[in-house]
Amino acid sequence: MPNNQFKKGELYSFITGKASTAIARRLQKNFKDAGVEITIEQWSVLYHLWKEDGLSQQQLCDATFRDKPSITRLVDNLEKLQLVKRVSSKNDRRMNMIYLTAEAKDLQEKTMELANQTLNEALEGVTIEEVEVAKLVLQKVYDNLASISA
Amino acid sequence: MPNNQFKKGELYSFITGKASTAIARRLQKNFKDAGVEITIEQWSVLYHLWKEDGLSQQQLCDATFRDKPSITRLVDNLEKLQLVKRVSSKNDRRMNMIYLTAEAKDLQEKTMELANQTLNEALEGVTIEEVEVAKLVLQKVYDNLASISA
DNA sequence: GGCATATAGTTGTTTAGACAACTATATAAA
DNA sequence: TTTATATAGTTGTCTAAACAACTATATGCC
Repeated sequence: MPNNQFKKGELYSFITGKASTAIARRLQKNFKDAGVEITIEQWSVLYHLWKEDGLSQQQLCDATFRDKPSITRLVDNLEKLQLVKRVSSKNDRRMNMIYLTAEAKDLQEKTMELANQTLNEALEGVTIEEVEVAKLVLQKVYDNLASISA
Repeated sequence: MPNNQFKKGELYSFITGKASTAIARRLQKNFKDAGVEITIEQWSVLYHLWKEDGLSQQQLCDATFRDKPSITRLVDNLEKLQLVKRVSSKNDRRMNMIYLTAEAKDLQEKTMELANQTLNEALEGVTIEEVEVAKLVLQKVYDNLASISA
């Protein structure tokens, strides 16, 4: 039984995602102002490598919800910036394992601090309870649409 | 006083906006399956012209939260598809007024129906109250970041 | 071993976003 | 009226997303 109770057209902002765009744009600006010369998309890849170094490109696809060509090109650009390097797996030569450089490791603390500052700024005047509900809704939306059968 | 209560790193999904990406991707697929050959971005421009035809490009910038080059190119592509046409304003020759073609008007009902179906699918299992909170949070996020002074 | 198939990654093309630099028209000030 | 300034829109460049088509390696089956 679908949620027919939602009125037509009123949920435009859910589709266009202007809030997440605004956060991304602000974080990009905060990076730039702090002299961090990477894109938000590149940062989102580094984010997962900081949690676990040496992921394959496929694992990065799954973690970042991107397709393989997108990750290929993001890794290309991160490699150009000397922030990661590809290492061909010895067990399975189809795979590239992606490792952080020392330079990338140095970026972690600074950029995570900027990300949290940006989120605090974005969520000013919003209660923890409201944030929890919003996170839940966004997660359910994602789960509803990520399922293959639907 | 910023919301220092939010834990580091836990709000990654707010930044990367995977929910809105998932909705946009699903809506794009639903358009394609239904034989509607426009992008979500093009649709978001048409959406505002359906509400009020004959907007200027600057008005479309404000309505869709895009910058001027983005709207120039979206209008370029919509014009190629013969869905809109630029009409130079007689009062102010700097301005292009953007008008829907008959073909674009025919798309309204079908695509709005698809958009609402997609949203119902995305929001299945979410209550109206939760959606209201989520909308409020996303709106506040946008407002917090859209202000010029910040 | 040899063949079909699945998996990992790459490349090409189109569309779009962000930013800087630019042109053209309009408005306001001197 | 000339000059400065603001506004509307365009163009160039880089990065990225989506999709299709491709190569290379691995795996499973005969």
